[in-house]
Amino acid sequence: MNLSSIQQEFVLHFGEMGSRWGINRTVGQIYAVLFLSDQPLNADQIVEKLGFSRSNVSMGLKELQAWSLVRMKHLPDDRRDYFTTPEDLWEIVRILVAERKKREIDPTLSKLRELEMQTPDSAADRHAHERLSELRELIELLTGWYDDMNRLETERLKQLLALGAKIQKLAGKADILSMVGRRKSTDKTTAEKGA
Amino acid sequence: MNLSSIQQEFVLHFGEMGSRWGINRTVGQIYAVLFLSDQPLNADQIVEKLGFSRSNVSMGLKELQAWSLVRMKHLPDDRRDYFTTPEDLWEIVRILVAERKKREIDPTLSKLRELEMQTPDSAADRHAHERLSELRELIELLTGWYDDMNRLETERLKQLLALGAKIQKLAGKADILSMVGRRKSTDKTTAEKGA
DNA sequence: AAGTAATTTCAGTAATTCTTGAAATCATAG
DNA sequence: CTATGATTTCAAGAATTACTGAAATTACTT
Repeated sequence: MNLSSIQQEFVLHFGEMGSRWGINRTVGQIYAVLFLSDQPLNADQIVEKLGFSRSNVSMGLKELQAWSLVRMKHLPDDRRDYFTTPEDLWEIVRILVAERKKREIDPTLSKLRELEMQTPDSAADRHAHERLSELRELIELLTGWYDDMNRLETERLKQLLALGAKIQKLAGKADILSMVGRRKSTDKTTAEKGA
Repeated sequence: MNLSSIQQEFVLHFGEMGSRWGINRTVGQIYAVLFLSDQPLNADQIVEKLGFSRSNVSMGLKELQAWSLVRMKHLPDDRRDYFTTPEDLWEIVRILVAERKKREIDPTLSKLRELEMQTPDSAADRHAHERLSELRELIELLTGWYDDMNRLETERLKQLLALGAKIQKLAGKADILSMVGRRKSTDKTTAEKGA
């Protein structure tokens, strides 16, 4: 039970890519194997395919589970744990975005809000305060938009994305943007600008 | 010339966050210092603020320049290099997204297209082939949308984002989605589904 | 063209992260 | 309750990545 050359190549590439952002190479490869597989795999099968130590695979799977990127299954008459990635790629995207937001954006947002409480006492600090505030606003706009999009069902989301800039032309033509007004979660920040 | 406590805290946080995805802690801290500063800084000033070695700062700045996240300036009667981050936060976002796309998405897209050329010869391979193909389509949809959005001027982009899901309601009400049709770059993939 | 200031490179060291095999834990079956 | 199979933990070693000071390079200035 070995990897075909197509699979091998993707697995290697994915491991390489994974290591460009936080995830380590072997975890990336484990994920890639599961992503391509037409059936759930247990840890020993992954060991066989990738040649890592059993404990390394175990830790990798644990990390993938912590990211909710992999789910555990059980086969009848077999007490080993089997793993798969979601069939639906959009679900994978949703999970990925949600997890990264949770780990990378949310803590920063809290920190920014916390720092904004403090009163700046020098010119330099006033400038820093202003930048932090702008950054917070920007992140809030983006995450607010994300929350909205995340609520849509996949088909609708796909339609909107496929529409791309056309939505803009559309909105421009009918001046719909100004007719509809701003989204509620940003009202407090845009209200004073006379929206 | 030392950091105030607000600045200190943000710098530390940012370094920490930076290390969650690919960037190392010191590079993150250097960036944070420049981001907050009300004036361009030279390498020695950064050394003074952060206490890293001169060479470490030099390497960090080099990396930030490779990412186009920092730009070099020169002050009159001073031959040292000074560095700043763009004033406009939206420009920073654009740069970040563009660079990450270039490094993380584009190579994967090429690889996927290349692998899709190969003909699968087993059942498992056929399944793998199918998954790669789905993944490519999804990435193409997302990057196509990104290209569109990236072309918009910042004010328009902000409006669209602020609108959030309202655009959806709007589109739903008037059934504008079906009136307008799909974006051209995805036409080949959606055409056969009878759109 | 020699001198000086600024920056970068580089090789060694320090620190961190990864990987492993062995031991421990957990779970199920007899 | 014991035995067996499966998984996880852990501590040590391996590998990678980060950091530094010294030396080299580059770019001005006189």
